[in-house]
Amino acid sequence: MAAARQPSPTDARERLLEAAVAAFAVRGFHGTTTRDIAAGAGMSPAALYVHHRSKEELLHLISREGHLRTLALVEAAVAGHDDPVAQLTVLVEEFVRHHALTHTTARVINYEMAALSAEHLAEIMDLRRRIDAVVRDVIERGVAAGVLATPHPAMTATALLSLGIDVARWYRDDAGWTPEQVAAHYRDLALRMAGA
Amino acid sequence: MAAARQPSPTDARERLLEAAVAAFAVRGFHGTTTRDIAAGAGMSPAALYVHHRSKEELLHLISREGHLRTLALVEAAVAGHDDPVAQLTVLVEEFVRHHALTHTTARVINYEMAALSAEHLAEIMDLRRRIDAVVRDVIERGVAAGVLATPHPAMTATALLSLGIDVARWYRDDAGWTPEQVAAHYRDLALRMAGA
DNA sequence: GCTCTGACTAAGCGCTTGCTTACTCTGACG
DNA sequence: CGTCAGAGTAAGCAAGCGCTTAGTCAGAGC
Repeated sequence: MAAARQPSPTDARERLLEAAVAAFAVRGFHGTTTRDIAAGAGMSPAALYVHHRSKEELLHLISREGHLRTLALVEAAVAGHDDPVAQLTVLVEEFVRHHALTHTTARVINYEMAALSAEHLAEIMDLRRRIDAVVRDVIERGVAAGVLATPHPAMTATALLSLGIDVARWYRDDAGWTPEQVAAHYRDLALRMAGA
Repeated sequence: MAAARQPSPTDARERLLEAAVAAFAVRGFHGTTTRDIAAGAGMSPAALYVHHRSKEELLHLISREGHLRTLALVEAAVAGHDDPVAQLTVLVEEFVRHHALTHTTARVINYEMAALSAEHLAEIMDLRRRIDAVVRDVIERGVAAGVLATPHPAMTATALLSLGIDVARWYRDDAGWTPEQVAAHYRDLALRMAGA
């Protein structure tokens, strides 16, 4: 009899997070009011503070969750193969599809970082460095093994990450390209860029 | 005797625009107060309204000026050569160098558009469409002439623009790479991506 | 029935916001 | 000298902000 679930505590907490993502993505952190978020979750302004400490905490939770998910994604791509070319292929395809599919969340994660507190920003920057390191490592191993060729592996890694992240900025659900189409094309572009 | 210029009216107007760019780039439009901008220009809060109608007008002026400059840049790159490969080479190199050099302004231009009024946003979106069209046209002519090869010219054009724009997000003056180095490497990446 | 807990809210507090008002001051012109 | 324009400001207004207070209410445990 698990039908018609009554609104549980975690449900309200999650609804507030979802409303915050939607609002932050459209108006940005500073352009969003706590009243916007509460209204988006169908609650009174004060309800936000029953489940969360502050508006900034919402951004921090969204940002941490999103970055951990991305780190897990790139690590899984590398763990699934031995060959750097195969690793790069899967990594870019998954990274790009993920940014197209979750472009609303990805927009908040990548473009609202400046609104985080100093400590929270430091934590997020550390996760980003770890994501960067995985990508740079794949390229460098590929070049060392002679299966990839680029005169500046670190800058090429930056360009590949940049290309994927920026999908979150321009991608629209109604623009005619599916996440799979973009991911497949970007995968081919990435292989050319890295000299596979 | 045109030395030691006294602060002219346009000087104050320009100083306010520069202070607005600096503040918007760091804290975003909604995170910046009119008091921040005035203080950055060394004036009282009310002085902003002697020279400008509103905070949004500052963003509009910054955005229009920046987009016109970028449009002129891509059009000049195309006008300077006949061959699509040469056009693309120059276009990407100049586009990327410009975004690295003026990354502070470019950040405001590309990431604060949502704060524009509906009419101003429409004007800016039109300029962006014209910039996009120039890049897409170069790729399509290159593919038609058989000097470029990519299975999806429009998406490749999007990727090239995306790569250049995103430089404004990650580029730092103190990060060890000069605008020229990034521009040269990205030019080579672009030629690979477009199948030159 | 009584009590306790925890989700939720109406009201509102103190502060900051974008912008305005009413004014001063400086320099140009006759 | 007197006047006038325009750059600039001190003070402040109305509205909106993040967040708190003091309370209601439904359900669980006894």
